[in-house]
Amino acid sequence: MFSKACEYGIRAVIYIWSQSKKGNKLGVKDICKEIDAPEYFTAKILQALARQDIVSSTKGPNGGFYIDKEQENIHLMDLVVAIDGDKLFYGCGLGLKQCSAANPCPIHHEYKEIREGLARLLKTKTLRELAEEVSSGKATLHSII
Amino acid sequence: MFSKACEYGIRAVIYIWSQSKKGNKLGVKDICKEIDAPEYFTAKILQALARQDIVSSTKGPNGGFYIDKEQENIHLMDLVVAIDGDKLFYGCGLGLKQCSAANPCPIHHEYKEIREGLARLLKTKTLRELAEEVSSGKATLHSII
DNA sequence: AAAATAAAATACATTTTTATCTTTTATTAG
DNA sequence: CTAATAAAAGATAAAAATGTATTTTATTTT
Repeated sequence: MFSKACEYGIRAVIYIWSQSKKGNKLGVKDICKEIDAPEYFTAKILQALARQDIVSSTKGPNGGFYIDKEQENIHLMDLVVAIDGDKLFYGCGLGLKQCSAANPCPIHHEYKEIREGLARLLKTKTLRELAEEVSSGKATLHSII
Repeated sequence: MFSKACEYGIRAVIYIWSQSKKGNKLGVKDICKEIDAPEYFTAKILQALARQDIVSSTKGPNGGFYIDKEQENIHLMDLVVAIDGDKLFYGCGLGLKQCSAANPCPIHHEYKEIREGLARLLKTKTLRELAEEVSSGKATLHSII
């Protein structure tokens, strides 16, 4: 469903969120250790997210990634679109260039429901909520090894 | 959501179904022209599907792909799994190796709903039904060019 | 039996995704 | 001001997905 880049990105950002409340910044190495993701690859993703203003970052000692006031009301949807784009949310399930109610593919209507359900989920969930799930121990970002 | 291979595969098989009732076999070239898919690539996919007994084929003059009695009750799910595997239907949305109600990722419950909704759709739809949509003109397998 | 046909198999090429390593730049602590 | 730190940027590489072309095999028609 989501690309690997997106999976790592979501996990990384949720982790940053879950720690950012305490005001501290997080290094890529720490993040990747916690979420069990490849370091250099995840670094690239976070840098791209910083450029798109989904997360913030500073260089130098005590630097790292963190969440800024302006990023407080970001939804999971914004994050997913920033990494994977929005093709998943408007594209045809069977890959037709044009597919609509007027000219539908054989699964158009049912697939549309699924797609919209997913969009609804991602638009409903704020990063804040997801981070809270993790902070409170109700959810996890890595497999128990 | 689905791979390109899967998109082409679904469209190709639905088209074969929609024509197979008339008893005729279809060549790859004809299929690809109709569904607007790359010929050689789609041929590979259909060959793999023939090996997995999702469709039938014969070589030689008047040969081609067709649907056999034993393939009559195949669901869209069987086809998708034959091409893309079943990872989409059991895997974690955030890519965790272990993710369950007991040890959930932050979107486990909601994502599970989406995933199961998709599985339900694919398990409900038979190829026969989908082909009928196309035959009757209610649905299409290619963009109007 | 020979020629024609079409899938099957094989080989190859390109693009995208995933992943790693190195160098540069900005920032801060001492 | 200098050294240390950590992100940013750039280069490279491996793997997977996508796409194309050629050769082989099975079948049928003549």
